[in-house]
Amino acid sequence: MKPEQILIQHDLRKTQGRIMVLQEFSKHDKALAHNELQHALAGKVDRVTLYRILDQFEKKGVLHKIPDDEVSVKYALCAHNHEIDHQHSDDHAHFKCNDCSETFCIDDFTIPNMKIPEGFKVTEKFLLLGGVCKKCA
Amino acid sequence: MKPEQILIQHDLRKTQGRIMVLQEFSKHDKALAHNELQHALAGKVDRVTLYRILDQFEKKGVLHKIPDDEVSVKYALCAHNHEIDHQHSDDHAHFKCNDCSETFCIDDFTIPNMKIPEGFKVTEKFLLLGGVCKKCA
DNA sequence: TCATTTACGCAACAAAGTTGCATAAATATT
DNA sequence: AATATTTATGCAACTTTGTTGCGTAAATGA
Repeated sequence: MKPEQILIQHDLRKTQGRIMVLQEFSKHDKALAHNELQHALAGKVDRVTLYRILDQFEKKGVLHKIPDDEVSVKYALCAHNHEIDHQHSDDHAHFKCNDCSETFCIDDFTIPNMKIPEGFKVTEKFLLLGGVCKKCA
Repeated sequence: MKPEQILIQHDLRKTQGRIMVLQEFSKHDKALAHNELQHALAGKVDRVTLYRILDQFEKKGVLHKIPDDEVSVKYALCAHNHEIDHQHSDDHAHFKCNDCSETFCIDDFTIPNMKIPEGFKVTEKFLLLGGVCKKCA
C-alpha cells in the first residue's frame, strides 16, 4: 500500500517526514529501530520529529512495537538459584503488568515448541505477556 | 539460597556490592531494572559498578535478561498495511538474528493460547525468538 | 602477611529519550 | 484562491541511560 493511502486511512496528515518514514519501512521488510531510521533519514527528518512520528504511527496502528533484547532490560534470578529448583529452564514466559509495570517470571509455564519458517535457527525464546496482574486487577 | 552460596557456586568473588544486589532480588521476587536497583542501592553501590555486576551475573548464569517493552524497541509495519492482508493480527512472533541483529516479523505464525496462572489477565503477547537467520546461516 | 588478581568508584563521554516553544506546513473555511 | 485554523516540524536545552579508562581498594592464594 502506498504511503499516502496509509496516512489517509489512519487519519493522519500527509507530510514529507511521515511519507519518508513509511518509504523506509516499505523498502526493507524488517523491523527498524529509531536510530536506523535516523541514519537513513539524516538531514531530512529531525530526530525529535522522528520520535513523534513513530509515536503517532503506533498510536494509530500503522506500526507496532517489538521489544528488543539488547538494551533496557530487566533482570530476574535464574530458576536454579531458588530453594526449589523448577527444572532449570529459562524458556519460561514473563508477565508485565501495564498498571504497576512490574515484571514476573511465570515459572510454571514452558514456551511450547513451534514450527519456524525455513532457514531460521532458534536458540533463544522470549515470551513477554502484557496485561493486568493480581494486585492491580 | 543465600547470596554467598550463589556467588561461590557461580565462581564469583563475594563482594559487598554483589551481595547487596542479590539481597535486593531475593526480597522482591520480581524482575528488576537497572534503575530500580540503582535507587534501592543508592549511595551503596556505584552506578557503573552495578552495570558490571549485572553483566557478570548474566554471563555466569545468576540472572537472566528479560526484554522490556517500553524503551529501546523496534518498529514494524502492521500486517494490514501490506498489500495482502494476513488476517490482521499482531499476535505474531518476531525473530531477531544474533549475527546481523535484524528483526523480522514471522507472519505465518500465531502465538498459541496458553494457560496463565490465576489472577493474571493477558492483553498483549510478545514472542521474540533469537537465533540465526537465513542470510547469516 | 604479602603478592596477585579482580572488583570498585570516579570522571568523562556518548547515546537515547523528553519537553517547551516559535515557525512552518497541511487542512478547513469562506 | 486567499485566509484562518489546526497540527506537525525543527531547534535548543535538558535528563536519563549506557560506555570506557584508569587509579585505588578489596578479595583470594601463596
